[in-house]
Amino acid sequence: MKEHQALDMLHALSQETRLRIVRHLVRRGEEGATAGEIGKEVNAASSRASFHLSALEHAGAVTSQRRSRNIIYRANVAKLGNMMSFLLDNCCDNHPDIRKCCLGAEACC
Amino acid sequence: MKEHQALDMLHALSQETRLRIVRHLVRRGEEGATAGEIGKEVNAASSRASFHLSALEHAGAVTSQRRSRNIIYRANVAKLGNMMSFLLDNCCDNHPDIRKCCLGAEACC
DNA sequence: TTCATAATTCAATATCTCTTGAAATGTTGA
DNA sequence: TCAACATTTCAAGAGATATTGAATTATGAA
Repeated sequence: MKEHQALDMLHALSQETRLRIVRHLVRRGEEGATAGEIGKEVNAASSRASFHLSALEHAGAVTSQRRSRNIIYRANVAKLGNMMSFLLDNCCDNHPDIRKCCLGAEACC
Repeated sequence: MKEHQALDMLHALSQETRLRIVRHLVRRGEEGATAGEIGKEVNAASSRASFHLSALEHAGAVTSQRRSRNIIYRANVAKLGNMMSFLLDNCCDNHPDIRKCCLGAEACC
């Protein structure tokens, strides 16, 4: 993952509504969620949800697929993993104390 | 770590100059770096470096300590680890594929 | 004290971001 | 085709952010 991709992803996740959307979608797993459901979940008007979903998709954090009238959004776990990996390796230089934080809650600094 | 703290940290890291500052400081370790050195390293005028260092410090990503004429900045690895942990646990719901990305380059999706 | 150095603060500007509600688009079922 | 629904796009305004250079503050050395 290139720096600018990681920056786009970080920027996408650094907004309350968008972070909550991603959290919801990761929890939904393969099933995903429709734009409407997501909007209700994060308390956003449809245009606002759409705006943020579009930003997340553009950054690569989520994918979309039309199913009949609805559009199903899913978390892009591969890209999310790439971003975590970028942060750990490139930005944090594989610092052992930071890496430890990813091994489990009890191991974290 | 609370959501709003993680958001502040993510926002701080989602900017090219600031991400590069953090990367440089993690690599410098305990020795840290002065504001002037950092500015040169990331190709930023002193006012710009100061502006971004202040943002990073406010978000908790770096610490500062005056030493004579210089101010030494260091990465706050504990807080960086907390942010990684927040992302993994809270935002990514401990998804196994994402967690795998933190175990090492070869293990990543 | 006076000077030079390191860093921050300030002011101005340009740009980007978020939010809202209204309008437009695409899709299905009657 | 038409009506209803799901979603996106658009326009406008408020607010935040990044950049620059000049001015200011803090510190140490002569």
